[in-house]
Amino acid sequence: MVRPPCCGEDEEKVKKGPWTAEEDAKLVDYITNKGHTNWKSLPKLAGLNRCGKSCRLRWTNYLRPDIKRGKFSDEEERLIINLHSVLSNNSFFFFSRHCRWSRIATHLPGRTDNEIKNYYNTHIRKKLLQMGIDPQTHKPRTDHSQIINLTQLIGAAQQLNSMMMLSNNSNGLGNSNNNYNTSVTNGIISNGLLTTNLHEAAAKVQLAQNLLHLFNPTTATSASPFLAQQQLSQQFFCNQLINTLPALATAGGSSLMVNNSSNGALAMPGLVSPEASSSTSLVHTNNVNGGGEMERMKMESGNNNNYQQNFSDGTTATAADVGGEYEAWEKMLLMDDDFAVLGGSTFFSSWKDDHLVLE
DNA sequence: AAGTTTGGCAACCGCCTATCT
DNA sequence: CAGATAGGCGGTTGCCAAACT
Repeated sequence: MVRPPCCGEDEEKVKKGPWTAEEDAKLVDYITNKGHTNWKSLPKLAGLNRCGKSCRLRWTNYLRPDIKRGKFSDEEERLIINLHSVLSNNSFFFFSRHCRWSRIATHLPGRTDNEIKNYYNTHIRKKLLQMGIDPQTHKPRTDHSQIINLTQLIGAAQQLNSMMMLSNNSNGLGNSNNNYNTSVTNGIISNGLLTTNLHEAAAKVQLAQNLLHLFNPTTATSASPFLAQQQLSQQFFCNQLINTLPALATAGGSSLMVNNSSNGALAMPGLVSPEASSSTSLVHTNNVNGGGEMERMKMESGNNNNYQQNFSDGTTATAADVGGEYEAWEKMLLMDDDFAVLGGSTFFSSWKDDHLVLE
């Protein structure tokens, strides 16, 4: 014998649409006293002319007593952005078509996946677009036509200008794509800090375009077996970029870089030459508290197909295929509570109005 | 002041998967 | 083991209020 359908044959009679205060009270009263072991039978037992599914949604998204309502804090917002960049369907960590709002919600007590999803799609998405960041991929937008006004161009240039501070930290852009490296480096050195001077802004637009080109996945050189690694580094770098730029802009701050040890050069992730790399590690240094360099993680390629991650707690994770590789990275990110992706104390950026600032 | 557009969000829809019979 | 459902999830819709013309 199989279970009867949820509310199939009664669907015509079941009420839909907004819940009334009376219905809410009935649902809360019933669940408070009896719990909710079976959503299908619950509406009838609670005296509600609703589908069980509708009751469950109303409870989990609105009536649950532990729900936190009201405006999202800056910290919550930053966390959502970080988590979305790691857990979204466009992340290299996942191949699912889904974005996993529910997993993001597990990191924000009192917030529901539905609420976070709505907030991201209405507020955060807008802010990222204004900054020239693609809200889906979290990479700088490469569609120049979408950066439509000077304010946006300046914003993009400001961000990309900060990127150069990272490359300066890493002793230049490293090993490959030297044509781009030279022109971009010169541009940034001469541009210095952002001003609202229009002439300077125009130069920054050119700078922005150069860097956008650099970070356009379609122009990045790649060849197996390091393609996945390169893409992963690029993605990871861009994720971090959004949150680390303000910190990087201050002396003694943190930095995140990719070390291509085959030639001793430190390289920006998108520029790691697949041909030249035999061992590439992602190194996070933290000098905020005078603690000196601290290696947070290391990604090694022992051979062309097998990867190993060494975690800060001494454990390792290996993956024999690319999918497993991403899962291992996800594990690393989610386990490491100190790491900035999950709101650790290393980075201090937050949203103010429509831009990121130092705190 | 009235009509229109836009933004925010609760709720629904349909798909997926774990679980049950 | 196969078939079917309940519950869970993400994407989308549509209502309502605020903002704009």
